[in-house]
Amino acid sequence: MPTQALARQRNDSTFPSIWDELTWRGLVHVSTDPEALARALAAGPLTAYCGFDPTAPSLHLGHLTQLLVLRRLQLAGHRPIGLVGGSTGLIGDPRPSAERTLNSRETVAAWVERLREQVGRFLDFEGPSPARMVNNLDWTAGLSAIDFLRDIGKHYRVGTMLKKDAVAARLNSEAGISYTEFSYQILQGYDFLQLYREHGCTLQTGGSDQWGNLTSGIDLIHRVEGVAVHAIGTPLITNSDGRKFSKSEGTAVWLDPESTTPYAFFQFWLNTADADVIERLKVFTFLSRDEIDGLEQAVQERPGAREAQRRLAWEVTALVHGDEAADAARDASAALFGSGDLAALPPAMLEAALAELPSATGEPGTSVAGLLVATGLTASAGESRRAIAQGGVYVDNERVTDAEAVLGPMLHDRFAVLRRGKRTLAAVVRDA
RNA sequence: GGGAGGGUGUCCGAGUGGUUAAAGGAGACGGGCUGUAAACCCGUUGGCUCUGCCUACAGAGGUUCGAAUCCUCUCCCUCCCA
Repeated sequence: MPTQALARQRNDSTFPSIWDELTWRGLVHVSTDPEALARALAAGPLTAYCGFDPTAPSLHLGHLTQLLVLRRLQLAGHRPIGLVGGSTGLIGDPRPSAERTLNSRETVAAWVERLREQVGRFLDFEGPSPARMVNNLDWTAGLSAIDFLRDIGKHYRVGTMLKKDAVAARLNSEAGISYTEFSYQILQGYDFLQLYREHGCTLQTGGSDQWGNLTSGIDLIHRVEGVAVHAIGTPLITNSDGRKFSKSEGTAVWLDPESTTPYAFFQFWLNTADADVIERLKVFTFLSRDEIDGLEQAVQERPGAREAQRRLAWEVTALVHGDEAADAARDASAALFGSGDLAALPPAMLEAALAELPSATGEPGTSVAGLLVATGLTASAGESRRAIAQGGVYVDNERVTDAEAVLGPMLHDRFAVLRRGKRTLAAVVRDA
């Protein structure tokens, strides 16, 4: 539970306002009337919410941006509400590409619990502006179809709904769109209305791809309550090379340590491109403008040293997994990449480093190809064979050249370090 | 309800009876160069007990020496009409 990180976080006091800081950090891509919003933020504590739908058992990096926006608002004295989409998760936000497969109610309910716990870790539930967690199932579960159509549906114009990006894209594609997903924006709009009524919530944040859903609530509140509320859309984070940010080796980077180990998480950030690292520091860390400026200079003067990447990796890992996990990941990274001679590492350090990696059991004589599969470094025996043939497999930093190779003597008689490519590592541990 | 078109590997997309495990592209992975970057160059990319075998072109069945390609039924999608 990374409470150290929470306690340490603060906004940069050199900014005249939270609005200025959010802007500087590049977190505002679109918003409702910027002047009115800046004024509202400056006028006193307001309540802001962001929703997280249970589409998987864990949040991923895309969600982290949102969590940090809420946290920054909280640090500025505003009250954050984290919403988990117990009901919206049952419906599915339309993606531009294709219809979602519905998950069972039990699955969604289980994911809701996990997300609720994850979201809770990034906000402070005590202090002067305590956070709050809500589940939209609480106010939609009892809503009848008739009430829904009469009380909410009547405020929606189909013409407007059709113009929403994801909907329009789907209508123009072969996939089409179901009535279920088409209705999603109404549910999200109703959430905002509900939170406005219950908690006086007047600001919703979300990714810019959510803009249509954000304005859905704004319009509804305006119609029903006659009040102008606000929204901030954060930019879609992309890599300078056009590759998808938040994907490592083709799969999402998760906040759950069971899905993405702290070590893998640390490595992901450490490998950030020079061209992206400053932007990432602004969005994903609480470092001050001064500190980030300093790191920017370091990148220009000594890019090879990768100071900014190291700092970024530690900060974000500490934020998500705690200081100890960040230290362990950093030390493991240094130990395993630092020296070519693994046998020279003190056994305790080697053991600690290997504990961060995916592992399998083996002993001298165990097939290397089999171990690659067992550790998850390759997906099949055939892939192992190809990887070895291509010279992409190493045991204890020695390249393996024979597809039939077996494990030799182990480090300290207990360990072996398996490597795929330049930087994907796994541990082999002898069964005690 | 009626009619037309369509469902191919991670994704996009060619292929309308026989060198098709399936063109091409993207993505991903590996090698080289580097800084555990980026860019660039080269290679790989269904599985296995791997000079062979198995499984695959929505699902099931059929025709044929032989099918992703032809036929039947089922499921799903798109468009037009109602």
